[in-house]
Amino acid sequence: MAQNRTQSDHDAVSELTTGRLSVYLRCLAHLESAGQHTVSSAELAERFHLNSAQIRKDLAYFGEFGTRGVGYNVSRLKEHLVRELGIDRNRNVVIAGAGNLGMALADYRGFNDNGFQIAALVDVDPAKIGRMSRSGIPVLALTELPRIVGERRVEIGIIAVPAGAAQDVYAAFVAAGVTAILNFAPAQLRAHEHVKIKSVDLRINLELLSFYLKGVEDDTA
Amino acid sequence: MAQNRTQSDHDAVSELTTGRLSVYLRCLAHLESAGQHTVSSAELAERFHLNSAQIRKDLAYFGEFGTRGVGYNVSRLKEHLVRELGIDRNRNVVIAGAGNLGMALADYRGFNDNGFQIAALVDVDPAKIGRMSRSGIPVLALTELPRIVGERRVEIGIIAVPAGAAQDVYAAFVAAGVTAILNFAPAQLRAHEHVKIKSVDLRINLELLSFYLKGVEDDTA
DNA sequence: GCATGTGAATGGATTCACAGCT
DNA sequence: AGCTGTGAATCCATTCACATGC
Repeated sequence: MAQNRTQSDHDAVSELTTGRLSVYLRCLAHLESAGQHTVSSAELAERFHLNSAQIRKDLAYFGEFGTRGVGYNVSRLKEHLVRELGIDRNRNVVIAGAGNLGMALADYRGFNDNGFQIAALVDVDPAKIGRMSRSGIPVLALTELPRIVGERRVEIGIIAVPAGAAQDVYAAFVAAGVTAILNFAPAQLRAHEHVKIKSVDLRINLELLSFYLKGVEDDTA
Repeated sequence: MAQNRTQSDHDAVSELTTGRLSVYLRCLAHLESAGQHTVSSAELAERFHLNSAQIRKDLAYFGEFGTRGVGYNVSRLKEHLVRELGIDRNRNVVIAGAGNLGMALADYRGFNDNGFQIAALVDVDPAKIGRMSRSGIPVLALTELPRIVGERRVEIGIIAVPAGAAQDVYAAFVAAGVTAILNFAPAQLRAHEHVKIKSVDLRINLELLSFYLKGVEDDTA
């Protein structure tokens, strides 16, 4: 049963699967607000160009939630995914780096909604400290990090500083007690055990598209 | 030989591989500026916590570039990857959506550097049209998209609008002749053939971290 | 009858292990 | 001797196909 699940069981669910769970969740929220009560794996599969068996497998990781011959109850499944993803309660976040990207992320809807809240930005630049983002999130000194993490029970850190500063900021987050980090710096961080790190490299995506374009050019040349 | 490579050969190189090529490239640029002339797959593997055979396989897709018993010539390999990724010439980019995220991306270093240049932002909000980003990139009316794409030979479009507007913006990009798109909207786009689309969902990454945190909580509960 | 849940089969990507070159 | 390049083996994710239950 789902009762005594262990860390390793949790690890057994791959990032690909959890990513899809997030996508399903968004779709379910949409369906719920559209008043649809029931949905089948085939219907979800069509929306996302996925295989229906994959969706059933993804959803079955955490127990049987569908009804054979009928499908899944939209609201029930949605609530279930919310709990399973751990966003049934609020998690506070701090962003390191109050540059263009950090400020934009601080005001980004998806980061201040349904389970997440940006508590503060931190930076080392005195010209930025004391200001606020457009939506009113304060920029504090990096030295305030331990305090804010403790007071606001911050669980997630976002690194939005230049590559050269990323490792130090990472260390500062870990020292302050943050155990999950989203890294936007194009740097390979030496990672600490027991600290989950997920890196997003924005430039790689552009290079991927360039590679595609080059392929088309070569073919038509 | 690499002479008559076809589209399908190109497709045969997976996104995972090209992503790693981008990472190697960054590392090589770093090594080159540090004055290192030669590097082995084992050395690269250690830096990225990868298997050295994988690195050799990745690099061997496009021909033999190493020297047995020695390793890879840093500058030569770097130049080679730059050409292979198609960033040996400039590619122009337009960002749709001059909100927080779009403006931040317009000024983002990695998007205005080494092969990429943001030509303009486009938006429908009259209050935004006519302004400029901090680094001076102009915000034009969405209706100007066909003109700017034609004049500036824009090849890549970035979607940084709310989910509800994403499909329309996508259509506008395609109609204007853009064939590669980077999508930041949390929406499943109905894709056109012959148009490459790569989606980045920022929120999914936070939910992934939340899932990890929940796993730790459950274990220690 | 119909859609879920799941073992078995398939398909891809990673890793191993070694032949081949310098 | 040392490191690349690569077939073979392994591992993991996806898909198939069907038994199971409403």
